[in-house]
Amino acid sequence: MPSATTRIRIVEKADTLFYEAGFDATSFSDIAAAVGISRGNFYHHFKTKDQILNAVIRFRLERTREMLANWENNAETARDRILSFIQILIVNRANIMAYGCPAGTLCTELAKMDHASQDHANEIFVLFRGWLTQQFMLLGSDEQAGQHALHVLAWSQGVASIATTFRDEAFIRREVAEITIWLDRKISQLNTRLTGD
Amino acid sequence: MPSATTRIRIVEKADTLFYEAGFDATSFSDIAAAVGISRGNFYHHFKTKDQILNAVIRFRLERTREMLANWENNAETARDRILSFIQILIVNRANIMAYGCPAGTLCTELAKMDHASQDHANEIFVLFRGWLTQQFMLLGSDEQAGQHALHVLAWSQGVASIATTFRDEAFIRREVAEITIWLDRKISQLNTRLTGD
DNA sequence: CACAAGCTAGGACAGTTGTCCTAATTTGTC
DNA sequence: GACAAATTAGGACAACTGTCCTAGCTTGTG
Repeated sequence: MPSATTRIRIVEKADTLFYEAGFDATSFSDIAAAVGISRGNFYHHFKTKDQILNAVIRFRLERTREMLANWENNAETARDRILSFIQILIVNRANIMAYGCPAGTLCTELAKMDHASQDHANEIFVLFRGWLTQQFMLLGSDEQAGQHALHVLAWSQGVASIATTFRDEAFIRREVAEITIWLDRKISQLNTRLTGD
Repeated sequence: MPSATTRIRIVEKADTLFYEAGFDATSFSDIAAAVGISRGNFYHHFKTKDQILNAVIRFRLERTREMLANWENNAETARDRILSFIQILIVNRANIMAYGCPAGTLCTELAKMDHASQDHANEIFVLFRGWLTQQFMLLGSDEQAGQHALHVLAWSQGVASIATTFRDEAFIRREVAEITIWLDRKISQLNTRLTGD
């Protein structure tokens, strides 16, 4: 089925271009050139540009779900799983310093456009948020788990944003180390609360 | 001099539109309609769209300098001055939840475009960074002052980003409270280090 | 009042955009 | 090998973009 292949290749290239150049700044011509097909051929796979956007978001959601599942399998403790999330900042540092966070920059752009797919794009953060909340609950946090999740999410977004502005790799590593310290302090607080009180 | 007035009105309206809709998404027509002048009239005041962008950035830099000067005059301690910076998140919460941080979102957009005015826009962050570094030095921090400045800058960016995604005002207030606690702990650490060691 | 300078409106311009149609080609199935 | 479906290329289309020109208008100064 070669058509499915073309469709997937369109989504993959659009995913990259939307990340590197932004959704609005990426044209059909750009995607067509990247995939190696003609502009007119698009209409057979996607009726509108928004349909491509939604396919890209669905693609990213699926990839995120797989990543979270991998962490569940490969990291023993909830602490290590949370750190797996934070380590993205270092693993993807080159792209982050050049283009920022893929999820954050897309959501920001769609918010400014007041685009219909805003909520769809936000689902990526909803996914991370829920998953992080779950990890903090496993660490013994209950009503504060959701707040800790948002805190970690915001911290990583802030590091990505400033890393893009100043292209400072050392800064990223320092902040990741600080988040690790913060996390371990939170864990020890939760442990003393559980055993001591 | 009515021309200077028109020029200023163009910059002011462009400033708002660039913030609310983004630089690339804002057209000459949009600005002309907002100012109430004809499209063709632009060429007399600005030869290119990039010239408007640079004028807007200069406008924002000037406004930021004034804001920092005001804090110098109105806040007694370095602690209060740093908190003045953080309080922007609450003061501008409505705009931040709708459009994000004006400086951060512009820098991110220009980075994706690989625009020539990237460094110019980044100067807003350079300004904040230098000013915050100065405040931390006044608090007794020396080699770590610059790192603390970047940390606060990143934290505020992260809060703005997540606040935009989830439109969560309570989250903003919680994080501002947490930054205050963090700052006061840093200050007491610096004081015990200075007197105790 | 006269004149020059500054300012303005309107439109021309080539290029690009997303969308959509049609005709030709490739593909899988009988 | 024949036929129908899926896939493709190429181009038409109106709308919009940033840029630029020109002719008329307003303004301040002599």
